[in-house]
Amino acid sequence: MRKTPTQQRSRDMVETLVEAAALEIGERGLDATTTNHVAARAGVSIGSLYQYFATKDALVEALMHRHAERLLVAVATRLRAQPDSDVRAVTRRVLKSVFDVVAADPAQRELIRHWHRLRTGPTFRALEQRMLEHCRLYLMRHHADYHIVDLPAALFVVINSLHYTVAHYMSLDEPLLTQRQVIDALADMVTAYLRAGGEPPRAAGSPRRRRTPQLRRAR
Amino acid sequence: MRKTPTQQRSRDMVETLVEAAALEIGERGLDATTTNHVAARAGVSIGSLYQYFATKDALVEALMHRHAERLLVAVATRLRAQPDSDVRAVTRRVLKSVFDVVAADPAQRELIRHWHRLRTGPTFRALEQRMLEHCRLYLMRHHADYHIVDLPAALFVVINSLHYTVAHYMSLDEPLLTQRQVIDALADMVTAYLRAGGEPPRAAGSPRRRRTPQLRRAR
Amino acid sequence: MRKTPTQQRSRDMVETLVEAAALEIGERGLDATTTNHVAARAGVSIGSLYQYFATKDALVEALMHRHAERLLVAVATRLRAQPDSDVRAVTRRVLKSVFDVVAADPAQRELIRHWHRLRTGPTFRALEQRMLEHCRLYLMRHHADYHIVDLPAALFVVINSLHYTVAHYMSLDEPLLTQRQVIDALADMVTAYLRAGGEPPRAAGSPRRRRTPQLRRAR
Amino acid sequence: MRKTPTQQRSRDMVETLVEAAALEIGERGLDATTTNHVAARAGVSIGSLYQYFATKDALVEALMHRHAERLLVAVATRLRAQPDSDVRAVTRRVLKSVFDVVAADPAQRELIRHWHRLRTGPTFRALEQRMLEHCRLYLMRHHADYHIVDLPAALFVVINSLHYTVAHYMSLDEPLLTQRQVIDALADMVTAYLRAGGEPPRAAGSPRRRRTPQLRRAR
DNA sequence: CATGAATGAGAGTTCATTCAT
DNA sequence: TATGAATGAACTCTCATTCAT
Repeated sequence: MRKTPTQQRSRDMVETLVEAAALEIGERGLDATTTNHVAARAGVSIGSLYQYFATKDALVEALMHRHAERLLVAVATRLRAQPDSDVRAVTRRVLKSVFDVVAADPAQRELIRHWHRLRTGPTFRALEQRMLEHCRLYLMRHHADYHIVDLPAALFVVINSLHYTVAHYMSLDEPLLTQRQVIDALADMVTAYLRAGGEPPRAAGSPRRRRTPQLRRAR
Repeated sequence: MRKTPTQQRSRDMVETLVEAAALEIGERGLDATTTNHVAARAGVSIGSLYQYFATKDALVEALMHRHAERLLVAVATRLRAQPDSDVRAVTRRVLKSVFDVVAADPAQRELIRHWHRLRTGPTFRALEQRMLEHCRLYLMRHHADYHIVDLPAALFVVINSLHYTVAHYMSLDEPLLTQRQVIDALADMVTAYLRAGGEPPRAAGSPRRRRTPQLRRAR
Repeated sequence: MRKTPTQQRSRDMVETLVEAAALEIGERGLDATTTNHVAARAGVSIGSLYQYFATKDALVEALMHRHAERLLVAVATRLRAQPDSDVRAVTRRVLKSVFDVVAADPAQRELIRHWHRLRTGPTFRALEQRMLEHCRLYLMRHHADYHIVDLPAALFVVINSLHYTVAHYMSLDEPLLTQRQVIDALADMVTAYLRAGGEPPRAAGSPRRRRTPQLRRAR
Repeated sequence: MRKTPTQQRSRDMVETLVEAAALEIGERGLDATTTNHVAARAGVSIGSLYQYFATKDALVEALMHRHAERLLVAVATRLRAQPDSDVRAVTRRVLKSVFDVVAADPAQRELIRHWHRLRTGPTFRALEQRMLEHCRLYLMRHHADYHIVDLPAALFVVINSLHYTVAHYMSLDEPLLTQRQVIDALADMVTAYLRAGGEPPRAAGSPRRRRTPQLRRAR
């Protein structure tokens, strides 16, 4: 972002442009959307657009930001609400809200399709971090129930599994499964994982396998 | 593909072009790679490229095909070998091979980044199906151990979770986790899920929730 | 045309581009002229050309428009001037002006060579119509002298005969006839036709042949 | 043509290629037809095509030749048959046959659309000449009825008027006139012209205008 | 600050023609 | 002679970005 939107007008401009970008990308797709399209849609000159976003990528990143923010709010809300529910119930609620957020905005489906390509932006990295943090906090609050070995890895795996499976599902044109089936299966998977503590059942005689030492936790 | 490579010369040409595409895409990225780059790299005229691939997309799809084929072989091999190993061991072996296949070829990292965008091709759909089938067969062979409720959903969820989590991990420039950590966590998750049978432990008094009935299996 | 040339600058640009197109087409021929040639000749970037003309065809059509407009003005002027002259004199004057207009601009020769191909454009259709109307008005003013049976057909035949015979003559590299000879012959033909009223002399006993009834005029 | 088709096989090849060209051009249009299309249609390699036609233009010219030959035959036949009929009847018969010949073959419509562009070929010039000659002979046979001043010019004008008016009419997608109307009007025009002898009625006191002297004929 | 006309490198693709087999 | 794989110059058109007004 070229200038910090300290003034109200600037913030409005940025808002308008991002919204226009969302609409255009939702309708045309990411690649087919041009900066000129966005400016026109926002009722603003292309020059003005570049006053606030140095490149097209910066604009897209701002949109990503908005998307991630919404996801975050939705997820955090569900994680905080009813803290006594079990993982499955919570997971299902979280997933439902993710589905809802994405489904509500065609631009988000499109962004998710390009997630890997776009995830390099620093803005995005920060948000990914926050998502991680939220989940970590939730699990910490329930440390009695879930004793996760290697928490960072577990969170990484869980979050990405949820995120991309939902993403992939949403990008299908003719899904063979219902949304409900996917949510159930994912929730079951996560629940089973966390319940088991990310720990293999001790098979008799099988020696505990070595984890990457620096992050390994003493038992 | 414009010409069916029945003759040896044709097959060589196709091979050369796909390989050149892999190299260019691996180095420049998918969008920055042009058909002219590929032709030049292959030491072939641009006209020749278009004799075998009607569009740039067709060329990319051929590359996807190669990538998918390699993944498939790697996965199928690991699923068949040592059929007596437990899920965790198998999963870890499978994941390791996926990591290896992808890591061996920078183009594949790039392709995976664009997976959602590219997954529309018919060629790709077929391979996705075959991957599903392989996993299904494996689970069927071990039906004694794993009684999965709603097998299609479980497979969808597991395959995508593995695939995209690995994909995401590989696309990270400065991963905070080691490959080993990710593999372990994923393997644990899958194992726990399958062991649990995709079924919640009967919490006392908690009524069994309804699944999408048409696809539910009696235990 | 992409932008309506409301402002002076725009109108200049359009003018410059059409003129450049005329020069290039006149020199290189229609097919050998590229949009880049035209832009270069106009001293303008190719991007600018495409801001005003969506396709090469649109540019050519604009040139056609200019050509047709000039023809129209030339013809209309001659038809109005000296309204008392006889058909031959008028026809000769009209033809002379057509020859002059076309000869003054090599691009027009080239356009005429491609007349059939180009005549589909809506712009062109409109102008064809106006030319017809001008001639019709002239004949209406002299209805005492010329009682044309089936006026639409007569106009169609006369206009096309004049237009294409001139066109063909102009496209000859080594004409065997002089311009004067062609003008005289055409003028004679048209005069004789209109004088005769587009009506066969009653040969004794020969029954009047049936015309397409709906368009026939009572004498 | 690269080789004189002395041998039967060569002549067959040429014939096949020209026919294939006619079919392709009729279906795709002249510009969209490629030499490769033609070769494929003829069931012959592209190399063979170039054995017989040095360039694409040469092939098109051969097709033009065929077209002109057919026109010529049709016209000549009608001019010879019933030599006692009057001009109008003959003209109408000739025109009808031209319409029929063109309508029978979509490629011919397409060729006519590009007549001006193509008419440079020497082959074509010769045939145009022969057409002229046929008409000249017809008129000579009826010199008693038609005393044409400046016969070459008259023939040029008549032939081109007929040819291109028909051509233009045939290239219309939604003609406003019927074929019958056009034929009638053209026949009337030609008849009136020839009857009048290409000579203006002596208006009292109007001095005979000077024709280009070298080609003028004494009456 | 806002504007939007202007830019131009470069994309994907075509097709008449050649020439080694 | 016949083949058809190979060629590559050249085409139309796009769009992120700039900068004079």
